[in-house]
Amino acid sequence: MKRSAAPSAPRDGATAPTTADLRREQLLDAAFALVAERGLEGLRTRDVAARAGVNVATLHYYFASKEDLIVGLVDLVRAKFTARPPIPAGAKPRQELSIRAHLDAAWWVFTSDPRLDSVLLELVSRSSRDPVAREAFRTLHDDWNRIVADELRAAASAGTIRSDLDPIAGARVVTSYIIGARLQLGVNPMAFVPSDVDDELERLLRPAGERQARKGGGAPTARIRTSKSR
Amino acid sequence: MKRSAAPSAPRDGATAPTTADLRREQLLDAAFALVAERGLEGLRTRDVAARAGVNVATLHYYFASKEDLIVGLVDLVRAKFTARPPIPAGAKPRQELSIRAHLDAAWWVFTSDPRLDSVLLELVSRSSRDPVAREAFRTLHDDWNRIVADELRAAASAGTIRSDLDPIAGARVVTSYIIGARLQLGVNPMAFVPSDVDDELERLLRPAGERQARKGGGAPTARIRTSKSR
DNA sequence: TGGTCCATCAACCAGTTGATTGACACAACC
DNA sequence: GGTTGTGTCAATCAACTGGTTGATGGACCA
Repeated sequence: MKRSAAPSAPRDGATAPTTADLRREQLLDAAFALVAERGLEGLRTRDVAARAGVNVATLHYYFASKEDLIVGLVDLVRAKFTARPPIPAGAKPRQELSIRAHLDAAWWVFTSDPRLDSVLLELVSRSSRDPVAREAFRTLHDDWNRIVADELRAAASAGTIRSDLDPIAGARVVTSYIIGARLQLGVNPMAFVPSDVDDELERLLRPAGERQARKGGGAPTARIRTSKSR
Repeated sequence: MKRSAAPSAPRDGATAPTTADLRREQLLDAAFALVAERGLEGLRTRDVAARAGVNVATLHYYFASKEDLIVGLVDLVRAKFTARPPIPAGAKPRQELSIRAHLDAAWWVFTSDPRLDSVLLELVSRSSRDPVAREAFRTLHDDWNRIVADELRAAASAGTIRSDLDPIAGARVVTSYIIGARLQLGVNPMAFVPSDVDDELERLLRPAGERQARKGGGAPTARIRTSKSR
């Protein structure tokens, strides 16, 4: 007999978590760990249930199907990704270049849970086939880019970064850089030191006046690219 | 009975392709198409064989195991990724800013086969568990970054980009940007227009003299931006 | 003409997979 | 005390999965 709809989805209010909420969380945590270890390719409902310490049937009591479990996982990953490091008590905010703080925070997220890299990639990869995941990551990217664009705007008007910058396009450069850097580091953790490359990006963003003088300083050739791309 | 070792791996010389080579290629093409459609998660040896028009046993005649097939796929994908657009007969090379040409070429690769995005991502994602794939992508990234670094060096000494740039770190910014941009576009093809963001990156790289004067500066500003993103 | 590979297939196998079922313990409620 | 709803499990199922086997036909060679 088909059971009733999935029991209470995670409640967002401040109410105390029910047994069901805890069990759901356990199952999702188990799924997260297993995807990190074996990928979605190797994800088995039995293993998830076993790691959570329950029977397969119990898993199906909380998640109608494996598909449904993965949807839950997308939400978990999104939450992990948008988490930000706790601000130490006496820390003074780094106003100078908030983009740098943003990068630091991003690296913190991935350092705080080394599994996030691969699970996130796994789900993003899946999103080309899974509309639910795609939509989730679409809004995630949109929101993220909006935030970075705002930070760029603020920094530009504060004079900490160059003013001839399109915040929207600049944000895409920054977010794409973060994603690509994580991916490269995933393949080879020793490929480079994030902060070194962050320095470089920061230098690119810095206002002209604060940049190192050009080598040899010959007559600045005012060469201007006029061609459209392609 | 265990069959002899896998028949002739793809020959690299100029010799005419044998039947075996062709069959191998057919099978890999089929696998590529299927991974694009269903991901590694949904890859079945039977389906690969069927799409290639042969029996499962024939697949196993060429590839010892599914694992082995995927290893072959990694090579195929690497070949597709490193392919570059044919240079039109009368085209004059764009010397001015070779990085822009590099970006154009990168976009061309992904436009020429829309499936590459997702298959590449799928395999990179897998590489956190698969040493063979990891090694392949590691060298791929290394080589790629080396090339971009060289291009940056050349452009810097030609004066087409700023000279206060660390080519190594700069290359990581560029390659990471490309990877991240592809990933974001994979989730949402309408997220942005690559060339718009390329413009922005190009502007960041341009020598100081050619950049728009800072706000209030009286000098004639050579602003070349033509399109607003979004 | 007979032998030897190469390439291919239909049929098969053992183990796995997602999902279901019916039963049961427990607590809350009436 | 009886009823009802929640949470859990052992056992089971049908479909699938990667991989194997023995046979078969054709090309090449002696």
